Amino acid sequence: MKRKITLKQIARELEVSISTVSKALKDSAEISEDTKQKIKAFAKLYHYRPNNLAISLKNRRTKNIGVIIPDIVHYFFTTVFRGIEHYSQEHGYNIIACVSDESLEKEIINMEMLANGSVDGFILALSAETQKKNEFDHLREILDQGIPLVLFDRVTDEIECDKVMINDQEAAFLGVKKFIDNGRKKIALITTEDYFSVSRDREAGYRQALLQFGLPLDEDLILKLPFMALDESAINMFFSTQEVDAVLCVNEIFAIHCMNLVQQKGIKVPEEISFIGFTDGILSKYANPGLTSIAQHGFRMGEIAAKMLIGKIEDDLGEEEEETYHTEIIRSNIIERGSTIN
Amino acid sequence: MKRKITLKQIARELEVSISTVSKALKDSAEISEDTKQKIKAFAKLYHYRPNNLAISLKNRRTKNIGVIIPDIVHYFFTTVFRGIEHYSQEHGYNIIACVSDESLEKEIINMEMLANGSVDGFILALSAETQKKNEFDHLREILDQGIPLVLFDRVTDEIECDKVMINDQEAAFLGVKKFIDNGRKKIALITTEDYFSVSRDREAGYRQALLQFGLPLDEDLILKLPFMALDESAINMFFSTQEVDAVLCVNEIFAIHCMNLVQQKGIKVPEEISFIGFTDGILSKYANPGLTSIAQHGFRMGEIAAKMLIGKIEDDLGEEEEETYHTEIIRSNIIERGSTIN
DNA sequence: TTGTATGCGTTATCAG
DNA sequence: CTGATAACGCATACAA
Repeated sequence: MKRKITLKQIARELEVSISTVSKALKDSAEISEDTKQKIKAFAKLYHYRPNNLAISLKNRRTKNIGVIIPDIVHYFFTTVFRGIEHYSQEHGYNIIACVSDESLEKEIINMEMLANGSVDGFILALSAETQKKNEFDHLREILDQGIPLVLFDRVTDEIECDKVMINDQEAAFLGVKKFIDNGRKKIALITTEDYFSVSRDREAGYRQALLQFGLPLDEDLILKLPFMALDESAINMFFSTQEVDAVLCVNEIFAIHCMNLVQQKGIKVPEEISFIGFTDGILSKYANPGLTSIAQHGFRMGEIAAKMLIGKIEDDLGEEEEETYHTEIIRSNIIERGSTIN
Repeated sequence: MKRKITLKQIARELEVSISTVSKALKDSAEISEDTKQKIKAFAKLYHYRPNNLAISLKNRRTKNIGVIIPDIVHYFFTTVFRGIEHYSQEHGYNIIACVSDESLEKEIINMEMLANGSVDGFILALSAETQKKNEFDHLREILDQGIPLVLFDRVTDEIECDKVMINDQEAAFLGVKKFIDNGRKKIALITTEDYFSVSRDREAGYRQALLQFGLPLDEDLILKLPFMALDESAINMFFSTQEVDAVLCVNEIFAIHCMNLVQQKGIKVPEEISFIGFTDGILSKYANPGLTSIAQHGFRMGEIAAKMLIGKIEDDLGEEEEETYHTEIIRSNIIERGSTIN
């Protein structure tokens, strides 16, 4: 077990100074070809690699990005993560990944842990609890410290920073429009409780579409399910009492679950009831019938988030210009499958 | 935008030395209550937090763990990741997450990137290419440098280090046994090409079960699919030419995909053909019918991997005892769903 | 009880 | 062309 070799050791072995070694390895013009060759050869032999920590300390830049997501098991977040990782990788940044588990406290702990020099910036989707409690002091604090932050998907208007998301309202609107175009009249919305920004926006799109196309708005056709635990009896109850011919769900799990329950009742999908879900994930693809889905293009979202963040990080090095924040809207589109009629 | 405050600044403001501040903040007995109070109050006011980098540099410990997985979109890896994250979090370690994308080169790049001081140890599942090419020099190298490594799921005998996995052979054996107990006679195996350790073991279990229960071994009943791109025509061809009444698949995707294709042909599952898959993931749960699955308990696997690694890391601080490596076998079990008959 | 000096591994500045 | 020195932020052995 050989410890990693350092400049100092090389210097001692070769009987030169540390700075000579340092410069030689950077191929500085100050050093003679001779010594450069000698030093480089030696360094290569011993697999010299500069210590990242020391460099980070010196540069005050870690080349690490903190990514905090509510849950890594959800396909959408995973996909965004992939996008972030991909872009960052290519630009020499590593990802420190944390899971907030939908908890405000864990979100805070993770941020504080990383904010003390471990990362150059954050990419984050708000946890459920954070959105519910509307508490953003931890975000303000890191912003105050001059650490860049990019919010994606689950965002808030209360914080000024870069953001990436889809146009949830429009996406929901288009989903409902598709139902209407297919002649559906009794269109239900199955969503979470209100505190999610995305759910609010999607509900707004749903309402807007009904309004615009002259369909009556029946509040009983909106089912709000608890977010964490799937409530089967509520779903069964809903479909027993309400007469619906189309259902827009704010996520894939809700959609697949409802579709399964409805089919178990012997109702035909898509003939009797059509389904559209958000998040074009693996479940949508392999469902039976396939679930028509609103693709959120998570990978792109991740790439863009990373790009925005790295841009900010590297800009901060330059002149201290006025901070300006952007909100990128990713275009979403509908992936048609068997759960709706073409 | 206020930069983070440092010991030095506190010392200057309070007109004491840096070490006094350092000690006071650690509540050292050397410092008088008075000055301690004063310094602590000041530090609190300015939200002093020690810089992680500096501490890491000093201690030669980062409290970071490098996790390299082939693909984060796969449910199993994600679940293991969750387990690692969970355990590490609780023990004060952060996760630097990298995706090798099934590529040896990316695996190497990622490891080298992190091995230079960014992490205290690695947890890794071998990429497809790494297994295919049987190249492990990069692993030997980091082991040589005294950096602990834990391999999970996709492991190799060629490297001596800690490992966590399930007993794939036994699990496959039990899957086939279940089919046989249900009276199935023509049991197929759908697997990947040979270079995956897990696939080899699962195939061994399959063969062992047939042998042991006196069923003929028909090589034509073993279908090897390319790993990356799903080959539908090969699957269709297989089910047209072979007469089977049960199928064991080495992963969830294969199983779901085959089940769908078979059902599209009008074949009834589980009446005519039963299915069992590996990886009890989200697809298995929401499939129609539900897919009977061999649970690999990824979360536990992750926790154990993290535990082993952190154990090694923190032991290394103690006496330089003989290195001893362990292989933990996680118990797997079958989750029964609609794709097999009870 | 407080402070000085040294080191963790680098890099940059400046002197020789 | 080469080397000494300081600095990044912190901790600690040793003086005072």
